[in-house]
This record gives sequence, structure tokens and C-alpha cells, in this order.
Amino acid sequence: MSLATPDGGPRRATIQSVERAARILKLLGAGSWRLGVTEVAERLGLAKGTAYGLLRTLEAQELVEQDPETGKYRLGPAMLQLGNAFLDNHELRARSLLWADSLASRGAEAVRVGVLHGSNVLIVHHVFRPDNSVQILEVGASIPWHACALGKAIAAYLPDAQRRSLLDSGLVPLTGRTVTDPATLEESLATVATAGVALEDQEAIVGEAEIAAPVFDDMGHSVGAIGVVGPVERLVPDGRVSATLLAAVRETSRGLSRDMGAGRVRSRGPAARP
Amino acid sequence: MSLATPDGGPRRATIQSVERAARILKLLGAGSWRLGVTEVAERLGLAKGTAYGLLRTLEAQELVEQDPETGKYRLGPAMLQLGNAFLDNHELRARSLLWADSLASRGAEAVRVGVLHGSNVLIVHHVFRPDNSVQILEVGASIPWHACALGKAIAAYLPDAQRRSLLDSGLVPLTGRTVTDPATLEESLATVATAGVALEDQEAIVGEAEIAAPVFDDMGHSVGAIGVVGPVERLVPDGRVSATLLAAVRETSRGLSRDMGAGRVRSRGPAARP
DNA sequence: GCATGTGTTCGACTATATCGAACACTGTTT
DNA sequence: AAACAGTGTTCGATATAGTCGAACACATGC
Repeated sequence: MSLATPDGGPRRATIQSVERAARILKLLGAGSWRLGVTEVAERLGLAKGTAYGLLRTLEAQELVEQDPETGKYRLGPAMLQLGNAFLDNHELRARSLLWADSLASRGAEAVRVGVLHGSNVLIVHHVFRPDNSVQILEVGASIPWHACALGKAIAAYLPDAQRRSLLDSGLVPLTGRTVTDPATLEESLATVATAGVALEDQEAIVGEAEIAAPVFDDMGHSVGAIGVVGPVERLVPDGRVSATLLAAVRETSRGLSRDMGAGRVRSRGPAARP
Repeated sequence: MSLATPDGGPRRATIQSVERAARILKLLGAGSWRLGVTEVAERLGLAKGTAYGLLRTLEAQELVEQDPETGKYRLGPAMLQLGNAFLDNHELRARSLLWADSLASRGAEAVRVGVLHGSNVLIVHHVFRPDNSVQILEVGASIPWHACALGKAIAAYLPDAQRRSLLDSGLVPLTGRTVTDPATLEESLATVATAGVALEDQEAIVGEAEIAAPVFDDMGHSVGAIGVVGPVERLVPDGRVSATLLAAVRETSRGLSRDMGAGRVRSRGPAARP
């Protein structure tokens, strides 16, 4: 009955049923199609009755929906609302709105803001390139950290231990140019750390590049990154990084970092009701 | 504290701790700022230790984050990812992408697609008006059903019992023109049902109007709605609804409904691997 | 310095979640 | 037709696993 804690991590008390419920949610979210009770039970190693009870409870909360025809389950609408609520409460995102807008118009490129989540970068804000082209919204998407400039910018300023674990955790290639060797990646992170800016040249999507810089809080931790994405021809013309964009990104990240740091140091909880 | 199940639905067993965990998440999502353990415990009527255990478990799953400085809790990044996963699995949204795009360019207005969630309409897709103006993305937002055309369009075709409960559940005014009287609202729903299209004229935001039509699945249930939003001057010039937009919305909703119905009737699970 | 606040820990109690087998139902196979 | 292999669902016995409440350590403000 006892689930052994994997690789002898610190054994903190966790509530079993809630953990299982969370894993069900992630399971439904990961696989891109609806699952049945038996499939859920199998994949999590639970009794069918147990999985059913959990699903029923989640359904009552509208975190999960059941297709009335097939009886299978999928994520529910409350999930979207909570996801949105996360964004509303997100400090980095809130503070980045104005900076991202101005960076987008100044650089005439799309802007993304991301934070580290596991070994991926989670996009928390996205401003479209200011032209009429059709673009898809990427907020909520997650990108392997080593395949985007945002991720490298964050990783470069992480405490050693954390950076190590990132480097060691399965680096999968997305394009032919994705760097997956930990050693060379570590070197490039050192370069990023001295330059203060990270680059990505078709390592995630062929034809697209990114220039990004880290964002720090008042403790000096890299809590996220902001950068511009766009076609290689414009970001890296003739193999050289556009100096204009580079300066714009750097200055924006500094301004945003100042915002983040100042918010905590100067006044403790200015927005809270007294 | 107890939400009465609409029309006396059967009360089944639910797992206590999971339900409590879900309520914690909603609490963190609703109040727009981070909460402490004691506050959570108070608002849910739990022992402090219990609330702590739940929060710890949710934190381990990254559904909740703890501010290392203040010790207070907020929603975590996994929430955003799950919210996004909900969208990816959402059938109506998936099928509406193309229709919404074409409606937006045909009508030169912003397009929204929504579903009913509780007594609100949850926006699951949003196409910006095809001009260069700055617009904010509304996906994930929820709007009181009686204050938007999407909501009226859905409600007009709901089973009697469900429509009743909507009419009876606290209708709050958002602007001076919001209709909050159940009787007059019911009348207007009857009109909507015969016309096949719903209107909204500055009932949610001053200066903005909306034209929407319902979307049906193969069972004939109104599972959502699609419509255009924009300034009153363009949607309702001189007090008359733009005939062009009205036709466009109507035709789009019919096409989308056909998509939704056809997907289920013709082939059972065409997208599933064999 | 005390008084109040916080988040956190711990152990005893029993309410509570888990299991596993049996159920009703559907569509397919024989 | 009838037996089969699936599904989601129900139910009751068992002891596990979650809940409570008091005590803890730490921070803040009087």
C-alpha cells in the first residue's frame, strides 16, 4: 500500500487522496484526449473504485467534465478559470504588461515573458508583433528551457545546484540546431551570464530566433525572463544579432527588474487592505 | 456555504479532502491576492493544521506556490498549464477556430466564443478585431450570462429547468442598462429563441455591444455561443442592428453547429487511434 | 519585555478513503 | 441469439490515512 518516495527525497507528509487527484488532473491535461475510469486507474495504479471516487469529486467541483455519451472524462471549465486567476495574481506578469507592450512597439517584434516551471519555460505573457499577421497566442504554453532564449537567460543566473539539475535533466532536440549536450550548453550559459542576454537561433522552431534577458527580484534571483521572438532574418541579419533589438531587450529587462525589486523593498504589502 | 444542487440532483458521496483542496484552489483564485494558512482555514472552517496539510500537498504538485518571504500562498504555475490543457481538449473551441477567424475578417469585428459555467459565460476563444488597435485577450474571463449576448443565446435554448435556475440566481447589474429583472429577461429570451440571435447593448460595458447566436451539438443542446463584440456605433448604427453582421453571425453559428453535430453522429471517434 | 500574530509540527482518535468484487449496461463476437 | 468482453458504476468491510487541537518556533508591534 505504501508508495516509496522516489530516489529517497525528503519525505514530507502529503495527503494521499489530494495528491492522487492532482495526478489525475495532470494526466487528463497531458494526454490530449479524454480518458475513461479504467484507463485512469491503470495508469496511476489505483483500484477502479478509487479512481472513480476521485473523478466524481473533481467533477462535482467542475475541475473535470464527463462526456455524457461515452462516459469518459476530460478537464473541466473551472480549470480554465483557475489558470486565468493564476495569471491575474502573477506579480511578474502584472508588472511586465507595460514593459512588454513598449518593447513590442519599439522593436516591432512579438514579445514573450516566461518563468521556469520544472524544466520548461512557461509563457505567462505574450504580445503580438505589431503588424496585421495572424499569430497564435502562446500564453500557457511551455517550452523546454534549453530550446529558448528565455530559458537560457533564466538558467544562466540560477544557483549552481538548480542549474546543474536543469542541465542533467533529459535535453531533447526540437530541431536540428537544438543544443542537447550538457557541456556545450553549460559553456553557452557562462557566456550568457557575462553578456546579460541570451540568444536562440532556430533551436525550437526552424526559421525563428529569440533574444531574451533575465528578470531579477529584490533578492537577485532570476525569477523569469523577457524577450523578443521573430524570423531569423530580422533578429539575426547576416548572422549578426540586431544591435537595436539587443539594446531594447536589455534595457527592458533592467527596467522590469527594477520594478520587481522595488515593489518588495520599499513597501511591505502596499496593495493589501489594512 | 452549501451550493444547492440545481433541481434537486442526487447527492453522491464525494471525497472530503479532495473537495476541500478544490475549494482552497477556488478561494485562492477568487480573492485576487495571496492568502495565509490561517485565513484559508478560517474561511473554509477547517483546523489550521488541516488547511496546512492540504496546502502543502497542493504546493508539492505546483498547483499552489508559497511566497518564501511572507509564507502566504497563491496559485501555482501548474494551474496555468492545466487551464491551457482544458482549452486544447475543448471540442467546441477546437472546431470554432476556423469559423471565428472567418467571422472576424468577414465582419471586421472581434469574435468571442463562450460556454456556460455556473451562471457565467466562460470565454474559450477570442479573435481580435482585425485592425491595429490594442486589445486585451479575454480567453478565460467569465461574464455574467445575463449581461452578454453569448449568455442570452445559450440560455434561450436551455431546458426549462436550467433556464429557470439561471433566471433566479442573483442577477447583478454591471452598467445602467443591464437587465436584472427575471420577468423582462425571460421575455427577451423568448424573443431570442424565435429570432435565433441574441443582442446586448451596453449591458456589460458602456459603449460596447454584442451580437451572438447559439451553437448546438448533435443532441440539439445549446453547448455554447459565438458572436461579435464591438462599439455600439458599428454594431447597432442608429439603433438598428447591422443586418450584415447579423447575417454573418447567424450563418457562422449554423455552420459551427453542423460541425459539432456531424462530428458525433457520422463517425464515432474518428480522431482516436485504432 | 510581553502580547499577538504568523506558519509549522506532532500525536491520538476515529472518521474516512481505499480496495475488490459484483453490478448494469453496451456493443461485439460467436 | 446467446455468450463475451468491454465499459462506467455501486457497495460494504477493513484499517489506513486524514483530521483535529494543542503546542511549537519565529516574527512584529505595542
